[in-house]
Amino acid sequence: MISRDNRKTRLRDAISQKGMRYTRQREHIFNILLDKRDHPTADEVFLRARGSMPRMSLATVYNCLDTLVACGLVRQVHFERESTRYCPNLSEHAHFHCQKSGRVYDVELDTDLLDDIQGQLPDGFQMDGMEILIRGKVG
Amino acid sequence: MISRDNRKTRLRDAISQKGMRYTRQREHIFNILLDKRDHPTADEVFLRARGSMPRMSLATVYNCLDTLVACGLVRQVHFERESTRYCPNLSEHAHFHCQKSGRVYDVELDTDLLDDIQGQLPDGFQMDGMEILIRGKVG
DNA sequence: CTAGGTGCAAAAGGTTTGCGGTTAA
DNA sequence: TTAACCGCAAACCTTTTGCACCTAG
Repeated sequence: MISRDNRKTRLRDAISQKGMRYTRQREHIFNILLDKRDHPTADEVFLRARGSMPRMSLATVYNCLDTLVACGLVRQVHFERESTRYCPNLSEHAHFHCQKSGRVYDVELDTDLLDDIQGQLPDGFQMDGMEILIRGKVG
Repeated sequence: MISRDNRKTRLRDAISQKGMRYTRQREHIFNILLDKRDHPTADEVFLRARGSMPRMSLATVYNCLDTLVACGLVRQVHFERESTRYCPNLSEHAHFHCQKSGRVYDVELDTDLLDDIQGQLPDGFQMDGMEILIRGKVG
C-alpha cells in the first residue's frame, strides 16, 4: 500500500502537468480507487465518496474520474452491458470478469505476449492502448 | 459473400437449436449485420432495418440482436464510452478502433497467442470468452 | 390453438450539460 | 482576482419493460 503522501505527490504532479487544479474532490476519489481496488462503477464511487463528503454530486464524481483518466492515473474498463468500471492499476494487465460472483480480477500477462499482439497488427496500424477482457468463472 | 440461402439455413439451425422461432425480423437483422460488416450500434441497425421494414421497432432490434448473440451468431463489442456494437465475424480476432475515423477493423491474431493468454490465467480461472480491444490510429 | 415474438410507449439507468456559486492558484 | 471547478437539477441517450396484438410451429 502506497502512503497517502506518495499518492498526494503523484496526483499533484500528474494534475499540474496537465495544467489542471488540485482539488479535495479529486484527491478523495483517487483515494477511493486506491483503497479498494475492486473496479467500482461511477455510481459505486459516488456512494463511497458521500460517506465522508456528503455534499459531493454524481456529476463531480464523473468529472473527477474523467480527470484522473485524462491524467493517466486511472483506466476505464468496460464489460458487456454493464456500466463503466474504473481501475487504478496502470501496469499492463487483463481483466477477468467472473460471471458467477460479478467480481473483476486483474490478471498479469507476459509482456512478450502483449508485444506479440502489437507485432501482429497490419502495416499502418498504430496502437495507442489495449484492453483485454476475459469472461469466465473462478473456482 | 455467403448466399442468402446459406445464411437462412445457418440462422434457422442456430435458432431452432435454442428452441426459438424463426421470424422475418430476426432474418432481416442478421442480413443487415452480414451485408455490411462495420460493427454497427443497435441504433444504426434500427435505421437500416427501417429502410425495408418501416414498422420495426427499436425494442425489436434489441430483442433480435440479443437472440443472435444468444444463438452464437453475433458478438457484442464495447468501446469506451460508446454504445454497444455488433459483429457477425465469429472467428477469433481482435477489434481495432481507429480514433481518427471512428472505424472498427477486425484484426486476426495467431491462435497460439490466444491459447497463451488462456495458459497464463491463474489456477481455477476458467475462461469462457475473451475480447481484445485495441485503440489507435490507422494510416 | 397458443407460447413466443413484435410494436409501441413509457420507464429506467447511466452519463452529460447548463448554470449560479465556490475555490485553488 | 479570476478561471477552473463544484453542486444541483434537468436533459440526454441507450437500453429495458409492460402490455396488447400478432404469428410461427
